[in-house]
Amino acid sequence: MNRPASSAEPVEASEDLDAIVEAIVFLYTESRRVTKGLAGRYGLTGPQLAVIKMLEPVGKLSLSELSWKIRARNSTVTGIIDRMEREGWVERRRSEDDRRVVHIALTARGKRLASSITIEPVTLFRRVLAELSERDARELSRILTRLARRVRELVVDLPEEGT
Amino acid sequence: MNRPASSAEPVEASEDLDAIVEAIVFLYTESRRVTKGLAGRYGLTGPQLAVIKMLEPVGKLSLSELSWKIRARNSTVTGIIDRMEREGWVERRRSEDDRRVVHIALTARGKRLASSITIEPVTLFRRVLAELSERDARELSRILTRLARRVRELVVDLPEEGT
DNA sequence: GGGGGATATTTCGTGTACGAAGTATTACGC
DNA sequence: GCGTAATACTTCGTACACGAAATATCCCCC
Repeated sequence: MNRPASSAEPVEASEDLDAIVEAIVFLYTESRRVTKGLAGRYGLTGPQLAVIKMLEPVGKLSLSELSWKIRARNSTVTGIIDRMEREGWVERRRSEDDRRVVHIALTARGKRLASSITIEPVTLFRRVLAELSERDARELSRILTRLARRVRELVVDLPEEGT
Repeated sequence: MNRPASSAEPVEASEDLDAIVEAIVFLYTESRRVTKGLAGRYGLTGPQLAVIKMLEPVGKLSLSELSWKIRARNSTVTGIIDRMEREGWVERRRSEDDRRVVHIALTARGKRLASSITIEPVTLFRRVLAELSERDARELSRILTRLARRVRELVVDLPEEGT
């Protein structure tokens, strides 16, 4: 019941597949855990740290831009910004150009906090990646990018698979 | 503090690193999204589908075993089981051997549901992986496993980095 | 064999995370 | 210009997800 549906050659490197899935899950969840711990030192949560680091270089972003950058939905980010505004790290400003848009900007307190945080949220992850040999980095990038593209293709025509 | 520990050559293949991070995030989140959509067809959430698929082959598991398998904390799984019990898919049974332990088992209704679900939660992911050439699968497995091990090492002595 | 520590689970409080529905504003078609 | 669609954001309800504290039970050792 595990035979591959589409590829002709038999894939018996099943341990490889398991290892890949496990490694990806591990890398992702572990990087989130580390980010959370890091953020905690500054009284922040993981997403809140991400928001601050996104805002620091550019000054302000619309809520939608922020949502896109941290890969969350508007309704999620609304809540995150609510809590950050409550703590006085950011403030909302209605855009003059388009009154539907809300700009999120760091307050003075938020800026001080941002500049006191030296580590990027993804540091650990990237540090480890940077240790890869150039060849391995290239290989990994090539294969993962191909995988992602393939997933994207498959997801478009979602497998309508009734029972 | 960013100098690579093991590789001598400077890593300027920064686009590769970006691509890798992005691909991993994409693959992980997309696989969750697909799982969620799949589970939704059966009136389940992603984690609930995972629980049902874990229970199906073995009959019952303690809450802790379940937590370990789906990589969540006990307090999280308690909630998931609460909701699944409310819907009549699983039931709790106090262990006879050790009265601290709670066994989670599929009900008749849960078993019917489980057997009607043909797709594994990770199917899409694995299908794409299975399309890799054997060489690429081996390479990917090798590199990711090394990355994961390295992250594990680094996380142990967490970077005590005051301000 | 009784007390203290370890273990399994639950409860509680907080913070994401999402989709659906609602509100306000802008853009478009004619 | 006016109605309608599109866009930006918020609100609401539900479901994770986690850590800390509480509870129940077991284990060990004196």
